[in-house]
Amino acid sequence: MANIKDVAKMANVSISTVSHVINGTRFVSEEATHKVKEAMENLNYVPNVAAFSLRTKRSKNIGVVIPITADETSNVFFMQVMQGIETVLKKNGYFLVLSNSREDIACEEEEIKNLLKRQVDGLIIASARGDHGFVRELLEDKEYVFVDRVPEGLPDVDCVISDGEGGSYDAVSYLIGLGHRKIGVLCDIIGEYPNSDLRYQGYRRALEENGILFCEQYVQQCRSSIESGYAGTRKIMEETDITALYVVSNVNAMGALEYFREAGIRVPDDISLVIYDDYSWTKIFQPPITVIRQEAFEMGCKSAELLLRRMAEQGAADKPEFIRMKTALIERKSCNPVHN
Amino acid sequence: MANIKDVAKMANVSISTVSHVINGTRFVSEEATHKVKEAMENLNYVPNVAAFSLRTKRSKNIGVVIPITADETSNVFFMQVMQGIETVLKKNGYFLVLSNSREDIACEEEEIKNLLKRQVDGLIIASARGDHGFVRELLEDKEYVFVDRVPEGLPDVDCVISDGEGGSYDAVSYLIGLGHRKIGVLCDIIGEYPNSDLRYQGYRRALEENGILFCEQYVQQCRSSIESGYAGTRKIMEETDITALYVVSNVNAMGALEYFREAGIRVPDDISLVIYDDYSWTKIFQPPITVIRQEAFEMGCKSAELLLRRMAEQGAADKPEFIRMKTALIERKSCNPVHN
DNA sequence: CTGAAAGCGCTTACAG
DNA sequence: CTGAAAGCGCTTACAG
Repeated sequence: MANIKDVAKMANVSISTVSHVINGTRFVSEEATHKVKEAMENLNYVPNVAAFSLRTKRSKNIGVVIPITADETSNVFFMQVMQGIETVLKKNGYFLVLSNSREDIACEEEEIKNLLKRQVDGLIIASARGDHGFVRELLEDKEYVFVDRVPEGLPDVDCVISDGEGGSYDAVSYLIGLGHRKIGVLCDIIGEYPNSDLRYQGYRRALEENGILFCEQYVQQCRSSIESGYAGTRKIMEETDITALYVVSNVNAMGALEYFREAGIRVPDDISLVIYDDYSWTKIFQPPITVIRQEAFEMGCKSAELLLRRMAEQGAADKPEFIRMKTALIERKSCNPVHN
Repeated sequence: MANIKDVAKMANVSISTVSHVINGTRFVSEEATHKVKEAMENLNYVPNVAAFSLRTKRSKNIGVVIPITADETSNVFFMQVMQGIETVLKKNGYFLVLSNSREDIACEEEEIKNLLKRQVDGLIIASARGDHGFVRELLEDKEYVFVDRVPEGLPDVDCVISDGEGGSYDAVSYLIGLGHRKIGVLCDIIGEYPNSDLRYQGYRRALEENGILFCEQYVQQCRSSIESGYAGTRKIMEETDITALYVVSNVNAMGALEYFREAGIRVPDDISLVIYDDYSWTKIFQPPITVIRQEAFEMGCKSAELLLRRMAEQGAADKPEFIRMKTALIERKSCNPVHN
């Protein structure tokens, strides 16, 4: 492998000159530039990143921490986010170093420390549940942005998230527009998952703004699993007379559908259904399901762009940025109008 | 940030000694070891990876190239593979640097070159379609293993794949066991995707070993999309009298189901169905669908383990290894017996 | 417009 | 059992 010295020798210039033509860091005569470029070409020269990194303290690596478990459903989402991240990093000459917190806050801290050892130039974090107080100190002279999830206990940081509140508001408003008044909601345990909470709040706001009385029994809190989605749906169906159900998570929605099938409840004839998140199965389901779609790929792009911008600013940073991305209601065939 | 010199000073030893206690590369007296460890602790010392890498030419980074497009379905699969890879890399102190070829061979070559610049210590590649002749030279003194897909035009390399042929054989044998004799198959264009071809071959072998005549009209080749799965299924249903359908890919299966719904064809009453790949939607579909499951996470683990082993061997490598992982038939409710 | 040289933080023969 | 020193391949003041 040729190094910068070999190039300098072949081009008959100093290594400074070679370095400067590579990095464009000072003027080099056209002639010298040409000779250097030719030499690099001939020698198939590739700059040594380790040396660069040792000298400059920059690694051109960005650490990405995602919180995925074996649960396949969320995987698709984060894969799309990462695709977005990778796309813009590549475009800017950065690499993506991947870590997984497994949805465990202690593990997340560990991973961040490891990434720091690797001297990543910045971090993009989809945070696990739990207090993120440790982050401020740990990353005090590092740029980082959070994606998809606002970290708990860490106000005023850069975030790129979906507008889950607004999306839910849209979903429930849509149902209301169809004439529904008794609308159930399936969400996670309230107070445990910020994203689920946001979506729940959107539900509340839609009711409120439309002058519909909130009814405690219409909300079922269930953990993220097919089974608990099933149980929650069963409960709400047996104990109330809702005409529509809004499910805040894909996994729970699968449980809801399983219950409907077993109980012989037909969508949309017996109940209307809207789901948050547009996975491809919702499209081919019988009936195709009306969903709120979030732009996962775009979120990834935006978070990487924001991070790169922060890194360029070099501490001259202004206020933390909070990017809330619009969601879209994809109308399919899981909702019927209701005549009151 | 403290460096090795600071540690040496505080511990009253030479930097050689510090280095050797860090790496365990030569005997150091208990006393010195203790002092060094204490100093490292006090100074919160973290070895500089760039310096390590510059000196040793090893980066502790493993490049991973996956071939994903916007098509969400395959994303889940590769995410699981990566989870497996990341898990074993982490356990061994390595990091995962992620690249995406976007299913484009030229892009894949580009990505490999970039990863090489980063001086990754090894590569795990899920190859895109196309001739991989370039790999041998490009990676001549690098360890690499292929995962999920056997690279075209590159014999005798380490591979970890699912036994798609065997899985398909199981699927079709299962249908035959149920009494089916007229079994259709939906696969990709034959000759284009090795994995699809393998699955097609399993179909052929199952027929053959059971003395069932192969029938040209029972196979539909369609590109990977819901639409073409739809079209292929329509064709096969309109032109033949099959009683069972085996679909080799998840996306096409979605198209098949869409057609069945629209045409009013009931699964399993009118037709039995088996799908290759177990995504969670197949479980909650009406009816739940019988599938062939492949162990994506495990494949990731195995490929990383193999790579690490190769790297440890240091060229003393024996024959390339070809790991073919068992698949499993998950019986659900999409197949009925047929009485001949 | 360009070069010589210091130094980033390590590992590793070499020497004792 | 341990240390002094070279050197990995760069960037970047400094000097001219």
